[in-house]
Formats: sequence, C-alpha cells, structure tokens
Amino acid sequence: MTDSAKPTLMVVDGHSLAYRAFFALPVENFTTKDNQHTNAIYGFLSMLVNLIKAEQPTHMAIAFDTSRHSFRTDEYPEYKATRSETPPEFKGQIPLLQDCLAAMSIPVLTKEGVEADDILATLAKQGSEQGFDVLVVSGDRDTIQLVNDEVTLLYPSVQGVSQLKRYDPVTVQERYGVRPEQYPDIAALVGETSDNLPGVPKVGEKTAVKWLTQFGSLDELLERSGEIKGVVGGNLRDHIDDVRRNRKLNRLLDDVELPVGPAELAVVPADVQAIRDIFARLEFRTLLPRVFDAVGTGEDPADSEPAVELPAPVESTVADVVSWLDAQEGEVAVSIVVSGGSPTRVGFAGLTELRETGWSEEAAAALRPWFESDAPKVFNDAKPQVKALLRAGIRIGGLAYDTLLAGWLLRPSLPDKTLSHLVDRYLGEKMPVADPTQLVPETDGATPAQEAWFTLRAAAALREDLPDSVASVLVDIELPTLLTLADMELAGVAVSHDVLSTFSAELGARTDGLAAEAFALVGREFNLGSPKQLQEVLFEDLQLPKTRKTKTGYSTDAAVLADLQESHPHPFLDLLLQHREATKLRQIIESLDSAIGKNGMAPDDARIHTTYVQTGSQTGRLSSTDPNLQNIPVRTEESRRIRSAFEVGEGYETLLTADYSQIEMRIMAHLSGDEGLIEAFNSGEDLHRFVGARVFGVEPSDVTSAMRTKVKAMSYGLVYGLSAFGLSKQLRIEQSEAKQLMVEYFARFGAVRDYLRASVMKAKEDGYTETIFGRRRPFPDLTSPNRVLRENAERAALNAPIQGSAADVMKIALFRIHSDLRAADLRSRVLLQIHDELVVEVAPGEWDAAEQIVRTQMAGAAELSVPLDVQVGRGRDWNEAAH
DNA sequence: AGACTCACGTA
DNA sequence: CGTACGTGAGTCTA
Repeated sequence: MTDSAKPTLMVVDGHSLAYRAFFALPVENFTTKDNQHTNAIYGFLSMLVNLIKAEQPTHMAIAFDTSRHSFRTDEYPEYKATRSETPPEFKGQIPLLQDCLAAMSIPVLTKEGVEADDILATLAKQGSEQGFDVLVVSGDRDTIQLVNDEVTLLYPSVQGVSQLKRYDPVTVQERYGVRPEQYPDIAALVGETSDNLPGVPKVGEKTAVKWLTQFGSLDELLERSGEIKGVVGGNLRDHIDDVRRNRKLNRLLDDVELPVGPAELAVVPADVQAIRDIFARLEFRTLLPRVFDAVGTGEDPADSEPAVELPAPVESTVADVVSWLDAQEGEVAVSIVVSGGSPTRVGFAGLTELRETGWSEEAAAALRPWFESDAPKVFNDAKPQVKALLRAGIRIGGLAYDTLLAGWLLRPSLPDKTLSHLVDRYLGEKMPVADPTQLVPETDGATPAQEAWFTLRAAAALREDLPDSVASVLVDIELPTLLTLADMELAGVAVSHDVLSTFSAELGARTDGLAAEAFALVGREFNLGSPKQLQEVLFEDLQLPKTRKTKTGYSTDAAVLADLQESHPHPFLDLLLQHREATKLRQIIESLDSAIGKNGMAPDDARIHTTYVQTGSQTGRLSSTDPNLQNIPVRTEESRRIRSAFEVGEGYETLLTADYSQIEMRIMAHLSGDEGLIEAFNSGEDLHRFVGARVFGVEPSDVTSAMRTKVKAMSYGLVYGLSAFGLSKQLRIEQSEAKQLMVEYFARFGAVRDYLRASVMKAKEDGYTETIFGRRRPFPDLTSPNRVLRENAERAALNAPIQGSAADVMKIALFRIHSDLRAADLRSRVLLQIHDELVVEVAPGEWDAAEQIVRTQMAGAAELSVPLDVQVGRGRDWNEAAH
C-alpha cells in the first residue's frame, strides 16, 4: 500500500515489457494497413494505461536499453550472447512506442553503456532517498534486489503482461525464501540461462537458499565452500569464479548519471493532438479514450472536441427526393432497407444533405429513372440491394463504389463485414447500431439516410487508402462481377426434388443396413457419427492401433481409416467408410432439397438460389453459401447422381458447362516464364504426359500412368507450397523418392522454382502479394519469428498470386459473358460459378451464340504467354453437361 | 443457444 | 509438414 501523503514515482523498463507484449499478442490482430506491426506498442501502452489508472503515480519515467552493448558485455563478452537476434519487427516498434510516450508527455530515459534496469535502480534509490514511494515495473528478475520498504516491484506473471505481481519485502521473502537484497546471491549461484550466465551445476533455488541461510552471506559461503560435502560441494568449489562473476554482473548500478532526477519527472498533461496523430497512424482506436482517461489531457472534458455531428435524416415525399436526386452533381450514397428480398425504405446522402423515404410501387416508379441512370451511386454491400431493386423491376446504373468490397480488397483477412466496422476503422467514429438482441433497443440505429451518409464518408476514406491497382480491381473487376452475381443469384438453378428424394431414400436404406452390420460386428449399438464413441470402438473394443493425434483424441478420418485397413484389415473399417460416404451424400442431398424454392421470386419456384459471398476469401475467389453450390460432389460415379438433379429449367433447352483446364498451372507458366512449361501448354500435348516425359526422360508415349500420377501430384502440389514430406504422403512413396522426384522436376522446370522463391521473397519485402491484375493480399507473418506462422504464411503467399490471378481471370470472363449475353438480347444466362467452371442455362435456339460468347470471353479474359484452354459440355443436367 | 472440433465435400 | 472455402453432427459450455 502506498502512503497517499507521499508522492509516487513509477519507473518502467520499457524494453522488457514491450518485448513480452510482442510475444503475448497475436501480430495478425495488430498490423496496420501499411503493414506496420503494432502488437508490442499496443500491449505496452495498454498495460501502462492500466498501471497509471491503478497506481496514480505523481511522477513517471520509462527507461529503455540503448543497445545490447553495456558495461556488462565489456566485462564478460558472453553476457546475453545466447539470446537470439531481436526480431526486426519488434525493434521497429520501439521508436514508434517512444513517439507515443513523447506524445503522452512521459519522459523516456536511455543511457549508453548501461541497461534500462540500471536506470531503474538509480531512480529507485534517489526516489526513496527523496521521500517517494517507488514503483519499479520490470520483467527482469534482477530488479528484485531493488525491493525495500519504499520500493515495490511490479513483475509480469506468467499469465502475461496484463497481470502484474506485486513484490514487497514480505512477498519476496515468501516467494524466494530470502530478503530482496539477497536475491542476486541466489541468482549468482543458480545462474541465469537467458543472460548466458552459467551457475553452479546441480544447484537450484532450493539449495542456494539453504546455503545462504546456513552461512548468512554469499561471501561467507564462498569463503567456507570447503565445508560443503558431496558432488554439489565440489561443483561449488569448481565454479566459484563463475559465481563471483555472476554476482558482479547482476548487481544493478544505482549511481548512473542521469539528466533528470525524480523530482523532475512529475506527470504533466499530454499533447492531445500528438496522441491523436500517432494513434491514427498506428490505427489504435479503442486505446485512444483509455489513454486520455489515464493521462491528463489538460482539457476540461466538457469543451473537448465534439465528434462529427450526425446529421438528422430528412423524411421527404418521393417527389422531393427525386428532385433532390436530380439536382445532385456529385456522388450520392444509397442505403436500401431490404426485407424479405424487397425494398422497404431508402435513404440517400450527399456530403451534407440527407433524404429518406418509404418504398412503394409509386416510389419505385418515380425513383427508377434515377436508379437506372449513370448518376454515380455509392453503396455499402450493394448486392442484396441491387437484387431487391431487380425484384422491383429496376436495373441499377452508375454503381460507382462499394465500401464493403473496398474494405475487403484493402484487408481481405479482416472480418469487417458491416458498415459500422468500416466506420470505426476508417473514420474512427462510432456509428449508432441498434442492439438486435433487445426487443426495445436502448439505442436507435442509424436510419437508412444516415447509413448512406456514413457510407459516403467511409468511401472517401477508403479511396485515400486504396492503392491504384487495387482501386482498379474494385472498379474494373469487382463491381461488374457484383452486378453479374446479383442476376445469377436471382436466377437460381433448377433442381429436381424427385431425383434427390429417390436417391436419398436409397441411401437411407443403405445406411441403415450398413449400421446394423457394423453393430453386429462390434457387438453393441453406438453412434457411428460420433468421433468420440467411434474411438472407443476402434481403439478399445476392437483393439486397433492408435492413429494420428487430434486435439481431443485420435483421428478417425478417411485417410487414417484407409491406412488402418491396410495394416490391420477389419470388416468394420470397410463398413464404417461406406457408412460415412453414404451419410455424407445423404446430408448433402437433404440440405439441397430443403433449399429448393427458398429465396425465389415465384411461389412455385423449383430452383436453388445460392448466395455468392464476394468477400468470402482472402485470395479473390468467391465463396458460396446457403447452400454452398461450389462443393457438390463429383469424384465418384455414384455421387454424380446428385449433379444429375441439377437440371435445365423450364423454358430453357440445355445446360452448358465451361471450364478452364489447368488454369492455375497456366498462370504459373505465365508468371514464371518457364520455357518448358510454356512449351507444354503450347504443344497441345496432355500437360502431365508432357511433364512426365521431361521429368522421367522418356517419350511422351512411354509415360506410364504411375509416372503421370506422380508428376500430376507434384505439379498441383507446387501451387500449394508442397514439401517432400507432403508429396510422399500423398503418393504413398518414400520421402527420399519424393525428394528425388522434386529434384528431377526442378532440373527440367527450374524457372518455376525460381519464380516461386522470388515471389515469396518479394512478398517478404513488400509485405503483400499481388495478382496479375493488381489484387493484393497482405502477409505480415512472413517476417514472424514464429516458424510455424512464418512457414504457413510462406505457403499461402506462394499460392495467393496464382489462385488470385485465376480468380481474377474467371471474374473477368464471367461478367463479360453476362454482359455479352444481355447485349445480344439472349435469354441464356449464367447460373453458377465453381472457381474454374461456369454453368449456363441456354434458351432454345441460342446454343451456338451462347457457346460462342462463353468460349470467346473465357479464352480472351487475359493475355498470357500460354493459351487459356476452355472445355465446353452440354446436356439436360449438370452431370450430363460435364462430358 | 453458441462456440468449438472433427470430418469431408469442392476447386 | 499443401492453398482456398462451407456445412453438419457431435460435444462442451454458458
């Protein structure tokens, strides 16, 4: 407890605490948009703010090391020599942290040749002499020696930086069994691995305490070391010099010459604007009020800067809204409230004026010309609104910006899926959001017009941040894609309930039979779908050998079961695998069946309308949900029966499928410029046969299917950053053979490896990868000191430009096809996109025209150094059309 | 009810 | 110890 009559001096070891924060906080959550890591800064400041609040110091200073060099390294060059290199991404944060502290008007102290803890020791001594209560905050154990009746140590516990343990003389005695000033004696005997100070072998804390208690002091102990028996006695005598050295080095200097004394460290008001500026740069938002709360701002809170005032929405008649819209010259932001797929209200905003009105047939008719005009319109998450307009008979024109897409393009890994997220991040403001869990919300959400106003301002902020290449991806690729997806989702795809239910019934009968057989074999009934119960049966009842470990037990996945079947054949395993397969298919069928007619426009709609999530991936791909139509089974003959339920719809003639063959390999050939690979694609030869011939040194006609399988796995694996280990596992070959395969492969296609290496290197420098069209994906982890994180990032970074470029190409083809079909007045329409495949519903008599458009636009979506090959199929259903 | 894990479908 | 996704069942926790 501090005596409130005395001033309190708080001195902090900035370096050691920031370092702990650096490892405690996940860097992916603390990286600015220009890839500055901020986890150490954030963690340190957060802890400091809590400390200031809790301890209310009257005087304060933060000490930093200047470099690794100090009088200790002069005396003993090995001091701290085993410490690994300070990660550069930590070092880079220190100057920024010091800038923050400067803005907060907290003195930063450093001194050449001594460590931060020596500064702490000096200030602690001076402080206690001058009548301060002193709080020492450090993550270095050596500071324990500073503790006395006036000096308290706050030391981070193992739980992390936020939990500080308070050491006064009593707690030190309890914890270490000695008085604080004796702690360095213990440490000298035990040694300190992290400082590369070896102690006496076999002597730990217990022995050291025992000796010190017995002999009273370290000097006495060393003097009479001959009295100690046994091996440890010998060890002590052998290492007396080490102990003396340790004791010399771990004594903190308390007479360092400093430019200021405790009295000059009085807490003074912070520089509010400077804090705002640097926090804006570091993208700290929630920390801002906490810091202002903790350090005096010198301002009366009443007259602090007002937040930007939220304009009141102006409820207007439709006629007024229309004339207002017609008078606008710049961009207008729009926010349409959609309920049950249809508009119910609509709000508009310019930079200063807002308009809002209810939706009705009359409103739709009156607003339609403006919506269909080229007048520039800004949305947040336009797709559902564009769909709602389409349902109301309005095809939007002039879509100029979508803040949701812009935010995603800038930082594809973030879950910023709502306007309020974007407002928080890019405007630093809180948008009013009604609490959806409350029946009677305490706070009203923003009205549509107010949302539009936030959208317009967020768009301006995002435009500032978006690099040109990314902005062009937004305008030239994503926005046209958005409009296409809206039509595809509304169109849906016809799916036959009859086909599905027949198949489901068959599978149901089969799963029942399989389960019964399985239970008979095991001798009891249990839930085959429960991994937990299954483990009991496999590893206890059936006594099969334990498999690969998972977080909660042992794996029972298909690959593991197949391995088991080979090593310990058991009829149960086969039944289980068949049961799994059948139940999985049945699940898929059921979920598809229950999706038929949902979200459709007509009451008797027999189609499935998926939702494409345009911001659903980090690479630029789409994802599909509710239901996911991008993972409909295809691999086995039987599973393809599900695809045969996807039929051509009423009023249409056939389905057309078109897919890119080996688009990712082609993109890799283009990006790497590998002559062999480029020749492979230009030769017209089967890719894997061509590559196999080169790798194995045979004629293409002599490539066996085993050879082909191997190079095929290798080629595909390349795109994902496959290792020899992974390749051997997949091909079930020895790791040495996999390694040899990779050597041979790269001997013939070396430019591919060079490209992949260079591409990751460049990403490491830039902090992001880029697709052919300029889409970026940040990779802060490429410089992580954590090997697992770093290597995962390397593989993802290797894959991102390839997968991302393929996604770009497909999007370009997709919206051009959509646009050409409409421009040619065809009824044929694109229904599905499955990453490298499109499914088109072709109207009677339109096959030739539609096929022509699809082929032309897919093949011509990008100019690469290899051709883009397109395979087209036709049929009454998706399965038939696939051939 | 919501979060998590496992397993598995696709490109 | 191969990238990118979404879904459903079981299970645990609040």
